[in-house]
Amino acid sequence: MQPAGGRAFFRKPGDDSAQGSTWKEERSDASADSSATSFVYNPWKHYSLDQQRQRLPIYQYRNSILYLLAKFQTVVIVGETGSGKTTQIPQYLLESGWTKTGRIGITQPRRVAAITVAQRVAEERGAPLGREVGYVVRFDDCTSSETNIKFITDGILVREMMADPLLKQYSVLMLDEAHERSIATDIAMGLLKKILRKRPDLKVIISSATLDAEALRDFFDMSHSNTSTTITKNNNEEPTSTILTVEGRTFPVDVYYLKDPVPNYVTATVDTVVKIHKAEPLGDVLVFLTGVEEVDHACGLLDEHSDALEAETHNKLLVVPLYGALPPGDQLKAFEMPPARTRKVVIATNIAETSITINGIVYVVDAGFVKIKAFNPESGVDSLIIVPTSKASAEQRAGRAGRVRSGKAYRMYTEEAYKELEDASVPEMQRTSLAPVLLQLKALGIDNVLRFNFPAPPPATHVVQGLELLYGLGAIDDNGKLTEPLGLHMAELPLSPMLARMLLGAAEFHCIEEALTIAAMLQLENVFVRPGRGEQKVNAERARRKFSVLEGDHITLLNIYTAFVKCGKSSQWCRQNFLHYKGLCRAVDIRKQLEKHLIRMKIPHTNNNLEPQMEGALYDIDNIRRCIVAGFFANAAYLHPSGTYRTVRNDHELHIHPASVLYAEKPPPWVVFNEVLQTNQEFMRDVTAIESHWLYELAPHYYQYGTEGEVRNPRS
DNA sequence: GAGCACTGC
Repeated sequence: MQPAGGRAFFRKPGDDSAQGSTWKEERSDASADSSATSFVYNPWKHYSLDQQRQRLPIYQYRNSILYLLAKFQTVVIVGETGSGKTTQIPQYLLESGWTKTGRIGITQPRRVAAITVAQRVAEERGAPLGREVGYVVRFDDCTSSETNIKFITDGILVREMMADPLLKQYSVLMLDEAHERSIATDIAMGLLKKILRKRPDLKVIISSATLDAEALRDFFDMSHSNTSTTITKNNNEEPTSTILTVEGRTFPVDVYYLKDPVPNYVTATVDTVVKIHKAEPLGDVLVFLTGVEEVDHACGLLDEHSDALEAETHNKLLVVPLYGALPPGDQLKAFEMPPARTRKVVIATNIAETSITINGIVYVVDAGFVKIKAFNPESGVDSLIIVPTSKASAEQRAGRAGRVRSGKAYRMYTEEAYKELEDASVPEMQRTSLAPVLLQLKALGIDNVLRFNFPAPPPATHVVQGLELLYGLGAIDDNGKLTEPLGLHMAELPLSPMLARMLLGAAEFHCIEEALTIAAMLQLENVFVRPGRGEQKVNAERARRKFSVLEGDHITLLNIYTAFVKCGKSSQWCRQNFLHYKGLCRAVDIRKQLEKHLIRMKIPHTNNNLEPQMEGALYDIDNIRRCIVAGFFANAAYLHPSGTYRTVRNDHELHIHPASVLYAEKPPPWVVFNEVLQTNQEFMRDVTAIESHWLYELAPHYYQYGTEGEVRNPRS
């Protein structure tokens, strides 16, 4: 963790004055930081931008990077936090002439990171954003023909590969944060490997963490061609990829383990925070737990202790929860500087590991677990499961304590347990539904997906399940080829395959406008504002019921959207009705984007402007529900005499999610659902009541009429 | 009676 060479430069905060006062100063200093890799802490702000650039640890590697990139086609750069690699490397490349033959592209897994880093680099170059330095994220293209340094999300890169399979606009591509192994990064790496063979002039920089650097170098090394296909390029023995390790600018973090395992990591973290508050000098604490329930529980326990602790230590304890579902205003509390003689304790989910950086953290308490999504290809069900973190994750969490001064990390497990942890987390590619990935690969011309060179090959069962679903939806034919135009159009829409199928079939049911709205609304996580307790909770529930209809959640979402448009997209109206204003605005954006796609695809577009109306009186609801079934027929369930639901496909037991409008109603005999999420039980989320005969009318290839007048799956 | 985190020409 500790930088060796860089430390001579390094002035610790507080070296030249009293600890207390400088310490506050530096926190406010870094308040602009909002991403993992941008500037966390800048003690050099009184220097010119050029001087600041030269003081970054990466600067001493400038020539090595340029040399290695001339000699190798792929360079894996292992850079620690705060090295400055994300902002500096693109500029080194620009300064040494790499933009004469093409752009420099840098991918980020998150949009905020792409935007904020582009802003910083533009500032360093003294140019307005969108000219020499620009960015592209979904819904937001801030580039021009002059743009030489282009920051994009990795999802955009994959989309760009569809339009331009050889990525001719770029001379150098840098995949930043590749160790996070997002689906899009993995697809991009698999495709880049192919592109590199055809474009010997293209250079690739992979920025990653220590643990998987060698695997990635070997993945991109073409000297020992490990595939059966003949490779004409580079048949000599020289490796084409290499690793460069770059030190970062972080402070040492002392790591403490438990002597013995504990039965309950939530109470153990609470006890540890109490001990820190009693024994350690002031400095904020960041606690990592797995979910909302645990965070709230821990906050409650600490609040119980806080009065006694204040009496004992004369320092206050300020406990702040932090998780994604928290309203933005509440999230901000985690970033606020605590008042004097107060220790802030932020109790967070995994959101604080990479997505959000909180300044001023000195102590980290790591429960050692994380909640992840895992996909079961047999049932097609996603589950949320709690698993131990990886070593890489544990290091990342501990590192959060060493950004302003040397810190301490307390792990709620033994050192032996640490040694047992996996090196890195399972890449997303190996634990999610593959249908969307396979559809994209097919659209990119990769027909034999089983032989595609994934950096982390997914299990074969997942591939088979994904192909079956795509076939059922009509996106691929008997030979596994993408159908035209349906399959191609499905791949081009930024929607899940089932939702894309629903939208593309909407013309048949004369409900394109409504299908667009439903597809857009399903992209939002939180439509309803849900106050925790008290009178407001009752009011929120009452407000929600105004929009609810017996047909289910899809039509309810449609009602909300049309009412939102009818009231003039008023934020006040949203507050009165306990709806997320920003979310609904986002739905408007997404809907526009989807509509543009349909127009481009020349999907017959009914221009009868939908008159927004409550109660859905103007819609032909049955046609809309048929349209939903045409996309979601594979997600059908019936009410079993036991009172629970069973999937039509394989009698898998399911429940209506409590957040569904159908939860409190008389359960309809037949439903389709958007997705299943397993927590304590398997819950259908976003449910719509249907007529059983629609299934065999609309998906005869998938269902047939059974002898007892029931729909049966031909396979069962 | 329930909600890890991201993202898309």
